[in-house]
Order: sequence, then structure tokens, then C-alpha cells
Amino acid sequence: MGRGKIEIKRIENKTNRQVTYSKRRAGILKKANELNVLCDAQVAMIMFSSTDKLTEFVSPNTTMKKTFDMYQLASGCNLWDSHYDKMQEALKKQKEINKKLRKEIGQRVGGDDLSDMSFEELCGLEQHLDSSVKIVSQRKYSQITTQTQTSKTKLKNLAQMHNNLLHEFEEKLEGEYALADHEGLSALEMAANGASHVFAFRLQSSQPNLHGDGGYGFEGLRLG
Amino acid sequence: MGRGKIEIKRIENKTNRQVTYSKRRAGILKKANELNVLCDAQVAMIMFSSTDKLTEFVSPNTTMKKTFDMYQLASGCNLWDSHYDKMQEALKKQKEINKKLRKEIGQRVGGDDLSDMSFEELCGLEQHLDSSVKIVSQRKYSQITTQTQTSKTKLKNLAQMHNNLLHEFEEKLEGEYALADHEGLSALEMAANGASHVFAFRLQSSQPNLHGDGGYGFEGLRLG
DNA sequence: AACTATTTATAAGA
DNA sequence: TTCTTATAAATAGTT
Repeated sequence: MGRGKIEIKRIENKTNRQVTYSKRRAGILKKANELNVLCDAQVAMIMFSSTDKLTEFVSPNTTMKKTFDMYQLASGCNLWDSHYDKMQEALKKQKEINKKLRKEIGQRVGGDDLSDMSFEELCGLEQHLDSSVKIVSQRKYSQITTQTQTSKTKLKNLAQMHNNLLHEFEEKLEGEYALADHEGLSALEMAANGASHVFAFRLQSSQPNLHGDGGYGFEGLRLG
Repeated sequence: MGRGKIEIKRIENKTNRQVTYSKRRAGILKKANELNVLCDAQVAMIMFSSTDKLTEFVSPNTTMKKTFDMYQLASGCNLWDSHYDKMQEALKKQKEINKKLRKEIGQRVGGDDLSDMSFEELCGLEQHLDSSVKIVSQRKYSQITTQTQTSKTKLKNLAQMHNNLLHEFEEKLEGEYALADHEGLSALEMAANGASHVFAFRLQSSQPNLHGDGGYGFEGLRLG
């Protein structure tokens, strides 16, 4: 239909091909619509040009998805099985792993899963659990040690500060003694004047003793 | 295009509609194929007649599925999302559960997962593990007990059989004694004839003592 | 994108 | 259904 008859084979001229595509695409779309209207048929069409441009047609009163669903039902070939199957496989695997993990936990917690275990397996599990307890205990210990350590460091610094202050104060005090001597006051009188408490609070930082008694006791600062 | 012009609206005559559908369907399929060949385009078409009969067209060198996949990529609308999404959601959930389970195991085994635990949590875990060890130990014990029990029962039955046989034999022996007495043979001579070993193997089943010593020792049959 | 000579599709009839 | 054929519609080549 045209000025001349054409052979139905790929149009080599690119521009010509593109033009023909446009014309015929319009034609087929019109035909599709006519088919739908005249014959009450459901039509869906997908076209990609040689440059991969998409054109679609779906008869009104339906959608591409509905058409696909119907197509799958009618043709029997499930188009998303490949996707679906892969996922289903993955899901199944995850569930299996899950089951195993649950069982393992069940055994370690001492639940019903112990029932399937042989004596030898139970022995192994017990041993394993024992070592786990040890690890946890050790971890607990090392954690509290770290916590304590930082507290101790802070307190040690504080103690040092106090001792320094004390030292300063004592030096100042000695100066006052000398002065008192000079003014005729006794040491006892000096103490009564409020300097004695300084000695009561002489601070001495403790030596950390983390491993001595095996306990987790919090060793604070000892007041001397 | 025909003997007369027709209005593009639903053909009410059913037969006529069906005929027109057949003719036009053939026409559009031919057009689709020509579009594919001439213009190097990818075409896919799905048609359902008013009686829901499926006709499909896919240009060679592709498949319906490929076309759908391309369509989804190009159009952005994911046609099997409703299925896919649900699965993906399920998969995600499984993976999350899985992760949690792994972590829990990691903690119970004494792995790196202990690092995130507070002192209090560690205390709880240690306690929990301790009780688990006890349960496993108990289970181990009860299992070996059961095993032992069945072995014992078997042996007990065996012992009973032996004793019964022994009893029979003794009776027979007594008969022989009487005979020997009659024939002038001494008991010693009888013993020398091979009957003495019967007494050496007199069997006595032991009383099961499962809880007495708290051990898992296997108590066999005592030879009296 | 428009024109138009021709080919093609097809409506109606057999 | 399928074939025929007059005619409508589509479109190839041109402008």
C-alpha cells in the first residue's frame, strides 16, 4: 500500500526505517484499538523500536498487569517463576538456617532439643558450655576491671591533688609554727586552731589489687 | 476498507463480531510481524477475544518473558511487585531473625558478640549458661541412666534364663547323684566328671543402684 | 509533516 | 468457515 510495493525485509536505510516505524506503529495502534472496540477484545501490545524506545498499548478497561496475569493463567507459563523461584529458594534456605540456629540455641539453653542428642554429643555440649561460661565470666571480670580501672585512675589523680594540697598546707603550717614559736604559741594551740583535721584526711592511693582474691570487689580509695 | 465503510463501535451481531475478530486479528498479526521485520522492532502482543480465547504474538529472537522484563525496566512499573515485595519482605524478616539468633549463639558461645554486653547482661548470661550446663549435665546423666537401664533389664532377663537353666541342670544332676549312689560313685567322682563348673557360674542379678553414688558408672551384672 | 499513487486490508456477500 | 471482490484504509515514496 503505497506508491510502490515493498519487500518485507529489514529496511537498511536508518532514517527510512525510523520513518516507516513511526507510520506503521501508528497504524498498528489504530488497528489494535479498532479490534478492541469493534470486537470487544482485550488487547495489549508492547513495542520497542530498534533504538529501544518503548511504546505500549493496552485496551481501556484493563491494565498491563491484569493482561499479564490473564496471560499467565491462559498460557500456563508463569512468567515470574524464575524470579519467584529464586526468592523462594533463598527464603527456604534462610528458614533452614534459622531452624538450625534455633535448635542450637535450644540445646545450649537446655530445651527440648536435647532429646535428640547422644550421650557423646551431650558430653561435648556440656564441655562447650563450660568453656563458654568461663569465657563469659572472664569477659565479665575484664569488663568490670576496665570500669574499675578508670574510676581508680580518676580517684588516684584526685588523691594526688589532695596530697599536693596537703603538702602545700603543711609547708604553710610549718611557716606558721615558726611564726607561732616566735609569738609564743604551742603546737597544741595550733592544733586547736583547726589544723588537725588536715592530718585526719591525709590521703593515700591504694595499689590496685585485681587478681589477689579473685573477686570482683570494687577497690576504692583507702583513707589513711 | 471493504465493501462499505463501518463505524468503529462494538459489532452487536455476535457472529459478525467473531468473523471480524478473526479477520482483523490476522491482519494485526501480519502488521506486527511486518513491523518487526521491516523496522527491526521488538513487538509483543496479547489478545483475548470476547470469548476469552488467547492469541499472542512475539517477534522472533525474543520471548514474552524477555519482553516483559524489558517493559518493566523501560516503564518503571514493576508488574510482579505484589508477589515479589511480599517475598522480599519475608526474606528480610528471616534474615533479621537469623542475625539475632546468630548473635545470641555468639554470646552463648563466648564469641565477639559479648563485646556489646553490659556487666549486668553478662551476669545474667553467665547465670543462664550455668543453669544450662546443669540441665545438660542432668540430661546426660538421665540418658546414660536410661541406656544402662535397658542394658540391665536385658542382662537381668539373661541372668534369669541362666538361673533357670542352672536350676534344671541341678535337678538333672540330683537325679544323676541318685543314680550314682545307686551305682556306687562318690560326689567327688561326679564333680570330676565335669559338673562342678556349673556352680562356678551360678548367676545372681544385681540390684540397680542408680542414684547412690551420683556417678555415671555402668553397673553391670555381678557374678556371685 | 503533508501529499497521493498504490498497495493492502477487509466488509459484505456467496 | 473460506473465497471473492468492491471499496476503505494504510502507507511508500515524494515534496
